[in-house]
Amino acid sequence: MKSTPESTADRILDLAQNLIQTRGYSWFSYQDISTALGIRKASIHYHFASKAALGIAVLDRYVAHFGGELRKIAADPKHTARKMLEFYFEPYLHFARTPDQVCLCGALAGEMLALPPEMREGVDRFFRAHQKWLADILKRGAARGEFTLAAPPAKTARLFFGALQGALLVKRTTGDPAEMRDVVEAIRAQLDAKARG
Amino acid sequence: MKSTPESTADRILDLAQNLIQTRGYSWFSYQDISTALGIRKASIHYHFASKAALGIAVLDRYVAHFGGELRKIAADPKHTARKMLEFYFEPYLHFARTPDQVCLCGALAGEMLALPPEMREGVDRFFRAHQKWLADILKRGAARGEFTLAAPPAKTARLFFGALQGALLVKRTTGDPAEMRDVVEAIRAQLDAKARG
DNA sequence: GTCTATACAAAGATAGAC
DNA sequence: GTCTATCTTTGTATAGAC
Repeated sequence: MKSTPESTADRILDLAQNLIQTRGYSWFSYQDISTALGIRKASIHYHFASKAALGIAVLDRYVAHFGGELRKIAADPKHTARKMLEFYFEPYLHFARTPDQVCLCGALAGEMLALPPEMREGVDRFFRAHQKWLADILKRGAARGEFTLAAPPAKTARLFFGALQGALLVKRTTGDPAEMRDVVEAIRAQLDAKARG
Repeated sequence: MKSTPESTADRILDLAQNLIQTRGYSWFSYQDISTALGIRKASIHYHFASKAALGIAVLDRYVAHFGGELRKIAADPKHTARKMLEFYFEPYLHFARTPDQVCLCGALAGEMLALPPEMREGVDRFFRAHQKWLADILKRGAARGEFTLAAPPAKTARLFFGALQGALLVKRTTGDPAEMRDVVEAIRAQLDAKARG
């Protein structure tokens, strides 16, 4: 696919993203990147004037990428709401299979007070966008009779989104790969539970 | 109640805990405590030889405190399972009313790789204990006909625990105090949903 | 674009006086 | 128990040569 050799700037971005997802923003340094890429710290400053600039660039790319994915999934008329949800689960299940990696914004949320303002806003937008997307899908699925919702779509979306992000946090600690699988299965079960009242 | 004047060591512990819950372990320094308490950095080292020792002391106290609370709640035969759950929600709702505070272990989980081994183990034990406690309560409530579970107790416990921890993470970012309230309401609704299949 | 060299601040920690 | 003074390391960042 992408056979274009990556520029140094891109390699820095990739590495920085990975480091943030595994260690956190405040816990990676130019030195880490310098070592991994075999160039000097000063050279990184040539591409990204400050750590804040680098962080913002990583976050913007991530937010744009997932924003596009969500739009694509929701726009495809072939998909059932359930299928869309399954697409949504995928990155979470992927992260859950790695020992330390979490969602970039989940990692950043844990250190909000240490982030430059632009990054805080980016994380905030990401969270709101995902909760809204989930709420829309749940509403759609309920309207089609695919799902049974025990609570209004917006609240259920918050429950599920929190659970997915929370599961990443927990699995990083306990190291149990079943954590995320169980959460996803529990979500499916909640939605399949038929007829209440 | 507790009119005993706090020792310096206790005041350091209290302050350190609060700082970890609002900023994170790697983001508080002896200098912060020094300034707040009006003593020098070196004096803190007299009470806690290292930052790791201080962190471990804070965590042990926290884990012991909540461990005791959970045991007390679960042991009281007067309580319904639903009432026990409501007790469990309380600290989360409390944290959610503050702008930046989260569960101590939730904060620490976000920076596992930066923690001394003893702290990692403490967080791990905390998470496992809470998930097990929740699973027990859910099982008990289901057996008594108080709850309807769409998934097995252990998986449902992971869903709910993740959602509560995740909601703290999200509310710290979005600043929306309704985040936790919505999640708690959604959990209640899931459990109240009657008769499936 | 990458390098060497360096500035500057903040952190955790220790020694020893009081 | 608390202080002053100091050490050591690490981090971000800049200047200027190549």
